Amino acid sequence: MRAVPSHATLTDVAREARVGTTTVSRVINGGERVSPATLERVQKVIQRLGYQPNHAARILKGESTRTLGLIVPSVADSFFSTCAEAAQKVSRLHHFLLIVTSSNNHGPTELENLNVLIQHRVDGVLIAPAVSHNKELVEVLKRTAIPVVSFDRPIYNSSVPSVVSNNYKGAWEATRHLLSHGYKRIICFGFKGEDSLYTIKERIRGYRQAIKEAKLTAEVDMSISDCESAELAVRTHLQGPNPPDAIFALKNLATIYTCEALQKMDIPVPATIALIGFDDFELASTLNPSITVVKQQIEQIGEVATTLLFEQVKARKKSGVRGSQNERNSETTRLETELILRNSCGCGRR
Amino acid sequence: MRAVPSHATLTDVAREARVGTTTVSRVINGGERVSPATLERVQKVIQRLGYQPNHAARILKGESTRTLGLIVPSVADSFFSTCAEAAQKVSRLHHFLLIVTSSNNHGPTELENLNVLIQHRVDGVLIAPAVSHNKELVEVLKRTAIPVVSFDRPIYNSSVPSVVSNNYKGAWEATRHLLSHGYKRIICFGFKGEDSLYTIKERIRGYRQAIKEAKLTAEVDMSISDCESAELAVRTHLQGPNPPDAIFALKNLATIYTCEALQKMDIPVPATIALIGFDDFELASTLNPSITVVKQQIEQIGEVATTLLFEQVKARKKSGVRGSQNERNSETTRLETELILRNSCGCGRR
DNA sequence: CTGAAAGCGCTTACAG
DNA sequence: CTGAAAGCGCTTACAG
Repeated sequence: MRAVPSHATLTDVAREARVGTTTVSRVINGGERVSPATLERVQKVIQRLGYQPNHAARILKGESTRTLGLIVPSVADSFFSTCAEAAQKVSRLHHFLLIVTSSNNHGPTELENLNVLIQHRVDGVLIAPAVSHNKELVEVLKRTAIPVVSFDRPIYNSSVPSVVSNNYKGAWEATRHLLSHGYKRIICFGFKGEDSLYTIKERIRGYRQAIKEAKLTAEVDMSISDCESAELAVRTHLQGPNPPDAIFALKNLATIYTCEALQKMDIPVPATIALIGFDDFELASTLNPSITVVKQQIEQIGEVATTLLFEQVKARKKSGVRGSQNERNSETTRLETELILRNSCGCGRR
Repeated sequence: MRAVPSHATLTDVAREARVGTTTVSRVINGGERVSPATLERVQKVIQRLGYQPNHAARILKGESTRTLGLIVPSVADSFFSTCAEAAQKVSRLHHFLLIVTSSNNHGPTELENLNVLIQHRVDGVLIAPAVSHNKELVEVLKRTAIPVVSFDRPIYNSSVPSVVSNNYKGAWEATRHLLSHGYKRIICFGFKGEDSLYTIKERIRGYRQAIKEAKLTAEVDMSISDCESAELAVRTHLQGPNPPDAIFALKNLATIYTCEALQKMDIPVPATIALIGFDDFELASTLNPSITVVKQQIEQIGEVATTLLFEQVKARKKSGVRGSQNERNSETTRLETELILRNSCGCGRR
């Protein structure tokens, strides 16, 4: 017995089965051009040894790794974990493995993750970029032979196609809806440090546009980070000289913390202040009042992005050419959002 | 220009820098025993070519892959995505990559994932096994040289250590708490098809024990799968000959759907029926009434399991021996749960 | 139907 | 400080 048995190799199998390595290789890869008797004998040995081909050796021979990489800010965020699940579903259909990494919305970590994925020679990368303007990322992407698709956020000045929600329109519609209820002082609540996120900027842009069309004054508060900060923000604004009569929360957690704060402070919604949030969430319809939200097609974002990526992967494999020919794929797919009317905006109860 | 430029190789770098491959290898691996001048020249070429070492070739040379595999039922489940995030954090600290795969609680898919991870020669595997009694899984595990730690659920008849919550005690305490409020007809709500899950069985066992100690009758309804089925279950039981006065929901989604159903049917909680759920969840404290829950230390489960796995990985690497010596690690780490008292159980409002 | 041999891109004694 | 050469575990023309 050897000291470190480690894994059985193809050569081990060949020796035990008394055949050449070529034959074993054929057996593993479908058994073409192998006699039934040999096939069976080799398969028995494979079974007995618990042989699993060494993926690394295959890659070295230029085989596809049949692996996709995914880079998201956080897998604990329900938006991204839903995308990841969708990406995994599509990957499995293609018999691909998905490597999930998280960047914490931190540029350097993201770049590091990308390099690790490149070292693993993944066949393609899905990325929700931490920063949409990122020269270094664009440089690495330009140099790599690997197809990339971004989702939730685009990558500017790159040839990378992206799949995003129509954040601008969704926010515009939500704000318009609040205006239609007669609210005049609508304030925007966002997360601390997320001013520069593409999605947030787009939503603010939509909000501002609607406010502008109504000839009212826009106000954005990006100080939310937890329930306490939401409470502080609400209190501050309500006690100010020109208190708001409605809140537009820019993302799921901002909405949730705002709900918790309003509830804790016993502020009647929508009587004293109305609320619409971007992103639907579990229990939004069960809260009292139920919360009106802008719903994104999250699964579809993950699904469409992954499907798009596979198209590129397959195309590349076929043509054997890389780089320049995907320049023309630099398109943005925009998925529409849906305004789900519940009670927090002032719409009547069923 | 070549037709398929693909990736630059170490040999490319060596040629361009007019050095041997050994030297380039040294530069990539820390630059020991390389003169400063050479070091700089080689690094410049690496930069210029955007060279990234081929991970596969390193593995072939017996290097560690610096990769861990994770198998969970679903990354979209907040419990598991929280575990995954924790595992990723710990992995990153060790400069390891984490490959996340999902099994859908489906034995064959799980086994397939495990085999793919073995093919990738990951240095260790974290798994929340779909089925705790799984002979085939145990067989594969026994044969493989790779360290494995299970979490959330153990793997029976194997030498795999596991990290789980004290589900039994948590459920027993929750039931006892309901009993202390004077409820006599406490019913258990669980998810369809999850009767055989370790965690669920443990929780039911704790519930039954508490009921038995109170000399009352236990009843378990495993028909929940969404809001509608929860509504049906609630209606059926309330209209029955011996209507319940309290519900113990066996996991997060069961609690959430039950809340939605009760709210939709306008059933006063806890007046008509009280509720305690296993697993805390976002907004549990904001619902009206707020929901009393058994809280698990989710991050810790992921963290402890990953740390345990790294200990094994490092030990293996050092000793160079495998298999038998980890038999004695077959221990179960049990993390305590916490009963968070809110209003749905009948405890007074603040 | 079958197999010997070359080679993928690295690392590592070994010799200088 | 530096490099030629062997070899990791596969796949694949090529020859039979």
